[in-house]
Order: sequence, then C-alpha cells, then structure tokens
Amino acid sequence: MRVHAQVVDHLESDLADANHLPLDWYELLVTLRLAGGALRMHELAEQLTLSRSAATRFVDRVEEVGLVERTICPTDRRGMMVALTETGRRAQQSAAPVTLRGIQRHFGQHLTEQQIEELATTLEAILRGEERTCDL
Amino acid sequence: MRVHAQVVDHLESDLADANHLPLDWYELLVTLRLAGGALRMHELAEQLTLSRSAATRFVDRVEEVGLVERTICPTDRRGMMVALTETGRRAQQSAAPVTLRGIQRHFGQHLTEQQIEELATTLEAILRGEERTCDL
DNA sequence: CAAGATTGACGGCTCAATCTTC
DNA sequence: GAAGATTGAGCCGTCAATCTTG
Repeated sequence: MRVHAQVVDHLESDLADANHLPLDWYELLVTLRLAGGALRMHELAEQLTLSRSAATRFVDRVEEVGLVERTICPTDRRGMMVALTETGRRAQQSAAPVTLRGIQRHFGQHLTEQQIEELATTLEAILRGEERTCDL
Repeated sequence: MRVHAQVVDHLESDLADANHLPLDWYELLVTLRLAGGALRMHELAEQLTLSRSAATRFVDRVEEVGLVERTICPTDRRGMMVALTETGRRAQQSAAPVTLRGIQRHFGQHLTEQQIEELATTLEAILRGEERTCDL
C-alpha cells in the first residue's frame, strides 16, 4: 500500500510539472491505443478498474478537451464507443517519454533486472489469482 | 497499479460484509497501536500517506464514533495528539482477524513463501529509494 | 426484464487561505 | 516569519435511481 501511494504521488508530481497530462489520462489514452484506438464504454471501465459512472464522467472530461470522442456503437444502439482522436493520439505520444522516464525514476531504478522479472511474475500470479477468486 | 486496485477492492468488499470497519480505518488504528497508542497529527498524516487536511477530516470522522480522541500536545501547544481510546483498541483487535484473513485470501494465498520474501525485499528497496529521491 | 450508459446526491481528498503558537 | 492544524471551495468517485435498447 505504501509503495503504491508513494510511487503514484511522485509520478503525478513529475507529470504535473513536465507534462500537464495526469497519470490516469495517460492510462486512458494508452489503453485505447493498445485496443486499436477505440473501446466500448464498459470495457474501458473494466480495464481502468473504474465503475461505469466514473468512466462516464472521466470520458466527459477528456472528451471536453478533444482527446477522445464518443460515437454510438454500430452493433448495439445501447452502447457507446470511445475513440482516440488525432489530437489524443499525439498527446499520448508526446506524454509517453515523460511518463516512462518517471516510472523508471521512481520505480525501476531501484530494482535489479532479476527483481523486476520476479516482481512481474509475482504480480501476474496475483492478478490471475484474483480473477479466479472473484466470484467466491 | 492493477494489482493494487484489485486487491484493495476485494479487501474492502470483504471487510464491508464481515466487519463493518473500512480498510483505512483499520490502518489508522493499527498505525496508532504500533506507535504506542498515540501520534501527532502530522506524523499520522505522513504514515498514512495523507495530506494534513485529509488527516484532519479523517480523524474528525473516527473521533466522532469514539475510536480515537484528540488531546493538545503537552510539549507544543500548536500540536494535536491523536490517541486510541479503549473502544478503538478493542475495535482494532476484533477487526484484525478478518483483515489479516482477507490479506491472505486476496494476496498471500497466491504467492509462494519465496515470492513473499522477494516481494518484501523489492518493495522495501523502492520505499527506501523513494525516500532518497524525494527532493530531486 | 436485463444490460449499457448516464445522472443526482453525497462522501472524501486537494488546494489555498486562515488562525494559533513557536 | 515559519510550522501545526483547521476550514471552505471545488473536483472526483461511489451508490442508487433512471432512461434506452436488446
């Protein structure tokens, strides 16, 4: 808990200073990019570990400055697609170096190569474990 | 980030069901207990990774139900001491088994003994590292 | 009726300003 | 003037209720 809090705090400070793109905004843009540029509203919520209402309001704010846009889902008229705009794509690309450097500075830097690999294995085990025990 | 979010979410659900003592309340009580029963306001804030105003409001809520109490610091009249009450001590003790079981179920269970030791080493390295680079 | 998304009410955190004591 | 603590305004997340479409 303490490691998470400290690393996130430091990352946010760095990004606020250098980049003006908060960490969760960056995560949103990267998530969309990795998904090919667009996702359904509820898929986005799940991947960002947000509730649906939080996702709605989050997308409201990001759409307001033009980094993403909503379109009605062609296959299900109830659903909304959230898509990266060209502006959003550029914002993600220009934010990437600062963000990755911050992660390295506040996290990776303090670990050996071997520790990084073990940590990845361990955390993935927990993620899988959590998924298994979700419905207990 | 994802591991943290998932584990905290599951822990909170468990605690809400079984125990009615939120995770951050438990952390507050444990922190005070480990400090010998009382802490200065700003020390508490630091150990819980909260801002001072957040700590003030947090203690307001917990004091309102009688688990902690404020007293004026004897050595510095500007300062406040936050102390466990007898009720708070009992609440922490009765919450401990549920909380520890939850941590085991959602976190420890999925790790081998060796992974746990390595993870502890790794996370401590980051905590120390963060403290070193705080003022860069 | 169930699922996707949104909205309103409310809780809790942050920032800046304030008050008190060193 | 600086540090400890608090307060007010505003932002953001959650929960429950609502609207629309399957």
